[in-house]
Amino acid sequence: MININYMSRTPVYEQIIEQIENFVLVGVYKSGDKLPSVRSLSIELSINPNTIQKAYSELDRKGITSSVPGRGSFVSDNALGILKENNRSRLDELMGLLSKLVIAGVSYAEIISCVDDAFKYCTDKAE
Amino acid sequence: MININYMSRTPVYEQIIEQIENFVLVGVYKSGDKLPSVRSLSIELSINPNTIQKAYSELDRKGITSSVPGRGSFVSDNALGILKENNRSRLDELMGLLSKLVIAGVSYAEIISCVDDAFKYCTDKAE
Amino acid sequence: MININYMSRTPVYEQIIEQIENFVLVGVYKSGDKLPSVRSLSIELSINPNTIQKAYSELDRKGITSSVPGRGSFVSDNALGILKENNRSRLDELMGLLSKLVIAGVSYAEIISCVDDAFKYCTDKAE
Amino acid sequence: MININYMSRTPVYEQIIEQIENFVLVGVYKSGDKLPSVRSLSIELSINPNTIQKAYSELDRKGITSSVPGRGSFVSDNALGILKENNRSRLDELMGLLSKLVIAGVSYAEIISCVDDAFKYCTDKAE
DNA sequence: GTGGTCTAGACCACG
DNA sequence: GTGGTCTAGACCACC
Repeated sequence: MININYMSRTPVYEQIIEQIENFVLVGVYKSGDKLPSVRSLSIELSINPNTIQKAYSELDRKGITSSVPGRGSFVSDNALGILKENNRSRLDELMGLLSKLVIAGVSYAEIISCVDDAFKYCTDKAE
Repeated sequence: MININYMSRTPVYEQIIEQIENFVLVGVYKSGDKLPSVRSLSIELSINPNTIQKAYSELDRKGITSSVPGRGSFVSDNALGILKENNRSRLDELMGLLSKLVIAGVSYAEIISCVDDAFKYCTDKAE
Repeated sequence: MININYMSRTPVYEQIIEQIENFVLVGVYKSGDKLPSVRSLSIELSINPNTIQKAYSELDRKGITSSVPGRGSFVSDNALGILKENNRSRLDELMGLLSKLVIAGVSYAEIISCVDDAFKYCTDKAE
Repeated sequence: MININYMSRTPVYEQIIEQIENFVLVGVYKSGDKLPSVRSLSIELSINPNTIQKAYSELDRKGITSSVPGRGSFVSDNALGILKENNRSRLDELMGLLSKLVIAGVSYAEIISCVDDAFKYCTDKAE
């Protein structure tokens, strides 16, 4: 289910974090669900267990999951809330990117059409 | 004129590249203009000359500038064209970011208002 | 009666030990009293019986209880004495914590008031 | 300067964190100071660089330090404030420990004398 | 079986 | 030289 892009500059463990977070956001993982074990996921992705461990620790730290030694890692109750709040703060990122595009001379119409596409794509997938 | 954010994960030399490219895009630098020398810029920003050199080499490689040993670095004739083309390709990046925001439940209206702000901000600054 | 905090770093079996020891200290369990059976406690807390077993074995080893196979676990005669002696050794722990607080700039008055509170709270509960 | 207790249950990397934090609290490290490099500290303590790295990352995350790749790790401006605030919240920990001691029958006088000792010890060291 | 910690050794981009 | 990431392989306590 998780895809890793080894060419990307974003570290593998962050790619894992992001994709798991997305699974929570779209409802694939719900509060209380158990994540795959460190070892099983490391085998599935043929990635070193330490890398998975790092991703899981970070998710714990963020409050998205809570890991219990000897039991596993579980999605927290307020995971969805945390994520929605965090991602909302990415509007800043959007502003930055938009500024660059505007400077580059991309027209208003083009960007709006892009926004429309994004909404269409995501709502289609949700249906 | 150039601001470096040492806390950012994007390397210093890329920050330099991006800001010089922006200067070209908004017309601060025009075709044929001479960039500050490696040494002077390194002193001004109190940055290692090697880092400036790396930024300038990269700009050369992209075709934005052309450096003449012993003379300096000059903005190419087709610099503006290249940049506009390159930056247009960032629409992919925009799509990626938008998808995340949509998944996070950010509303259409919010995003549109953000786009509007970006256009207002940039056109105001241009006037 | 026993509360387990799965998020805590202290292992479950130690949490069980500590709470049973506290019951002895405050007089809920007296010498000769029978502890709940491994199985019943494991069901009540929905915890693996092995974990309960480990806690009981440790209590035996400390001399707090003595288990008779097939009969159950019973609070030893000198349990209270052992515990009072053991816990007194925690004054070291107190010193360590106090040092940190002092370094962090917590005032003498604040700490004393904290001590007073602890005594009030505990004596109230005992009444 | 840093002492590691390998017998302790608290992980090595946390021991490092705590001792560095203490150095900041007592003024050995001030805002802007450079921490020893990951490698040099790993050699000095004969500990694997990864373990040091983990400690430094955590310090970064807490906002105590900020690490710049290629430059080093530096004590943040507000490090002292963060630490004082954090440690003040350890008063809860103190309450927990005190309760145990009170239950164990340690007298008020004994605890107060312990508090006095802690203050004497720390103020002596500071002079 | 689980998560967590640690070592050893390597590589990378950056300065 | 710096911090950061990753792999390989090991060990631990806990369940």
